[in-house]
Amino acid sequence: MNTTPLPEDSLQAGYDPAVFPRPSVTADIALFTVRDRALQVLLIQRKEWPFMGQWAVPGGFVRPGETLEEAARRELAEETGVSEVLLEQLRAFSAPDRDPRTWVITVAFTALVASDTLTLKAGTDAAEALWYPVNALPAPLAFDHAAILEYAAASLRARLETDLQIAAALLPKSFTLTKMQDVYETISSRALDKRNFRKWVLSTDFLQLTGDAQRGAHRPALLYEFAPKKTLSS
Amino acid sequence: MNTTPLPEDSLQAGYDPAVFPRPSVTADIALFTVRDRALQVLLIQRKEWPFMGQWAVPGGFVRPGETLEEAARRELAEETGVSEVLLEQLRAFSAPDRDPRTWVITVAFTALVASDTLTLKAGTDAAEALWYPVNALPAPLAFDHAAILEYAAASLRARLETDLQIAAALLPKSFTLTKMQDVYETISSRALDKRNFRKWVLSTDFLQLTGDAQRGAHRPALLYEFAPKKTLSS
DNA sequence: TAAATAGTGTCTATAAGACACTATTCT
DNA sequence: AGAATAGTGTCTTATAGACACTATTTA
Repeated sequence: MNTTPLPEDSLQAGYDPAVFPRPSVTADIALFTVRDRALQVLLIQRKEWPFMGQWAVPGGFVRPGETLEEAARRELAEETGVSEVLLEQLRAFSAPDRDPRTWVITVAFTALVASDTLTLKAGTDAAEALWYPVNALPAPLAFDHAAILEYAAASLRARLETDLQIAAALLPKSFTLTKMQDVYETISSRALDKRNFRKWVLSTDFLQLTGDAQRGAHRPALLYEFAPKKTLSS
Repeated sequence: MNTTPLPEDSLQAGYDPAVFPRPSVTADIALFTVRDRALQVLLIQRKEWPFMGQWAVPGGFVRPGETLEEAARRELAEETGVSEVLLEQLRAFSAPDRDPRTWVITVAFTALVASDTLTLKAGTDAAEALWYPVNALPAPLAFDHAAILEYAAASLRARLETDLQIAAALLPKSFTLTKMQDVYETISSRALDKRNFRKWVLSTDFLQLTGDAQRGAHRPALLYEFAPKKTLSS
């Protein structure tokens, strides 16, 4: 790609991309999970300048030939070993001085995983990767990552009420309704009525019984899973 | 800015932005208005390669020292003469081959104006600027602008129901409730009941009477305006 | 049998939707 | 007086929220 020759008449100010300084572009990922009844986010400790030793969100430079989404997935896998996440664009952050190295625009992504489906591994450019509750982040964070996380968390909370996909991504394949209610209570920071919650969630028709149950020192809880998405042709 | 010298120890693969090829970055704007009972979008006819003669959304390259938002506002003013718009980031489009010239990532914006507050002017890189109904766009559009507009229109429709700001941005400073209902009916493509609409909109407490009325060959209509935003400190 | 968690129904209040006529101004 | 648009209220239905006890399993 990018091999199309530029015709003569495109080489004029205002149109030829070659005459414009180009920013570096990164994809940064706010990876959330719900653990220990807290909304937590994955941070890696930088081992390079700038912000060496400080905590940052995983991310890295976009490479030629890949989309931003592909870059985000690749960086997440490289730096944390996490894959199979729900990944969605959040927005770009473009303050010209947000990176002391050079002009770097970042496109931030929100990623969601179930806390029990992950295997963390420290990658080449992360001394460590750790989960932090969003309400107890280390300070200061590298770059403008505090602002990115604040925006990401607010966006996640706003979408929780309306978008079942979020709970689906934060829960393992099969789960109890109590666990699901936990996710909602944790992210929205308020207690929900058990009967009303179950009434609502079962009325959506997005859940189905797996047939299994989870056992403990008490009455077993029925396990549910999200039903496969309905096809458009009824 | 961007003058910070790179320390020696930052010059290694994986961290030095200088070793990464950089994409060009543009800001493209889907500028909507409601005219003639249709949701319309502003297109400019390209007079340069690539896609010469085809219609495109206004936009252009981000310059060093400015944010994407600033670039979007500047391009919109330069190419169309439109300012004082509600401008919000939509998302980035980054397919590596979306621009035949070179690697160009674009960050798309949604902008909204009231149809009677605008003065169009053709800028240097637009042969013409015209409004087109989103349901009757010229085809083909330049680049991936058809996809951008489809995404932008869907996003606008989805947010209409919940976000009064959208109607506020699409209406002039003072307006009749009939005009406001027009905006809602046009964007959602369905008829609304007049009494229920007025009951709802007045119950939100976002509107206030201006004291004026709009006259015609019939009973005058009371003019409303959006109340200034409430302060946080009651 | 005690401890622990799962699971269940009704009543009330609020919001949303269906529905049709009178009011005012101008020509 | 007729044309044109503005403005108004009630009833019904659906949705959301408050509220407490019984059921099942394990140790």
